[in-house]
Amino acid sequence: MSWKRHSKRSRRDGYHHGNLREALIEAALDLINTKGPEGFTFAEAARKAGVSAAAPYRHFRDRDALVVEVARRGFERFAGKLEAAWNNGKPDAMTALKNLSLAYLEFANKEASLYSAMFESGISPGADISLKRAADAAFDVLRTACEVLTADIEREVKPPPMMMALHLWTMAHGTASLFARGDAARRTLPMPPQDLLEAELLIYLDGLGLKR
Amino acid sequence: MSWKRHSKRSRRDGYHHGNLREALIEAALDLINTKGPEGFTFAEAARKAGVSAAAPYRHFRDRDALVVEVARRGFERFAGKLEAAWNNGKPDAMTALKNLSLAYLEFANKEASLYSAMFESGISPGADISLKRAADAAFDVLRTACEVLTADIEREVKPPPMMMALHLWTMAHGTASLFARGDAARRTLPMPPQDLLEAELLIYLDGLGLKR
DNA sequence: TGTACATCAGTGAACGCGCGTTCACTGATGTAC
DNA sequence: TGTACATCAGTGAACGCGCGTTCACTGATGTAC
Repeated sequence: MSWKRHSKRSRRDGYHHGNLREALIEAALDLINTKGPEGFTFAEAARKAGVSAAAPYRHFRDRDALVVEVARRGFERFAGKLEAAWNNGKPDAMTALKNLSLAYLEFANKEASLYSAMFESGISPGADISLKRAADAAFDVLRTACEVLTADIEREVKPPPMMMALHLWTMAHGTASLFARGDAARRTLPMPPQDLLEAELLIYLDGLGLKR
Repeated sequence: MSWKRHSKRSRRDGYHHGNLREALIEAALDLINTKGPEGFTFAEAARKAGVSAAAPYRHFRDRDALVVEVARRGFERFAGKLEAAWNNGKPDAMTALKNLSLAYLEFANKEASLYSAMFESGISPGADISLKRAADAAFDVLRTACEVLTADIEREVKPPPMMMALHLWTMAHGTASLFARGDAARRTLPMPPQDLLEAELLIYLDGLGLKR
């Protein structure tokens, strides 16, 4: 804070914020956490970043553009978490898939503001090309997992990995948004949502004929 | 409109609206359809009902109370639709369950404003006792269906109907809110959402060992 | 049937508020020579 | 290294707006006698 400026690169307090764009995204996350993705305002994000209400317009066309950016980063982060949980199908595909589904729920719960910006902010997924790309990347983790899981199945009876991935997505998203969300709208449940989803997954995979 | 007043009961235009409570609920539905459950305002609902901004306070404590009432009615209507589709398990439990799941998607799509008031309005399901009762009644249709479906299974291997109902709920809600919603946030899908859900359901039931 | 009165369900004006957005501006920073 | 200048990233005041809510009020309706 009180360092002398050794480097021209270092941005400091003062007239120029230095990293307002990032600060606005941070603020938006905080506010979405508190008020939901529809409740937060551009002005409040600016206030939270310690800047006038007009300043955000230097970095985002409008309020929506900020939400889209948050959602985009959400999907990137999400894809990363899912990828890490899947861990290239190690130690075995079945275990890895279970880890993947747990990671899904954990993300929805721990990163509730990101998750709601991604899925409940009212923004259209196709509205922004880079948003769509990030969302697709996250889904691809699921699809890849399904391809690996069904790799050994003979062609005639192999379930389409795409369909399978969509099924897993509905289960995970359904579980997450009904029972594992981070806010007051969460429904109560007689068991941990992780257990509910895991059981569902196993039954479903049984139904596909995948031996455990 | 221009009838003479034959009956003291008949409410007409004029100073007293006659059925403002209903009109506000109607207006709320309309507005939720357009702007989502978080976007509609008390004042606009009043305007739409042709009444001053202060009038709604005679009928609802505040904006939230109106949303809760809309959600409550939504659940009642939802329960009715599900019940009708289930049709006491006729002609057979399997077909009836399929009908039930289709009815779920149809409701989410056709009655999108009700559905979003019920599940995406940010109101806590436990906040209002009559809201909770209505929501439970809808879920009970699902649970009853699962009880019937598993009635013949021996005690030792019978899946808990409650768990099964929760699984169905996550599938249906996941499918509905990702792919079958009535607004712009709907994801595109390479097949009709009904088909996706039906396939998922069949695989899941297979996994439970329920013969088709 | 008529009348007096109580209650109900509206009005409309007013309050304080925060929002999104535009605008001319200015201090800070980067760069060409 | 110094200087002149262009550009960048803020400011703060102003705009018009709609919101939720309160308040004293009043017209319409219902009812007791």
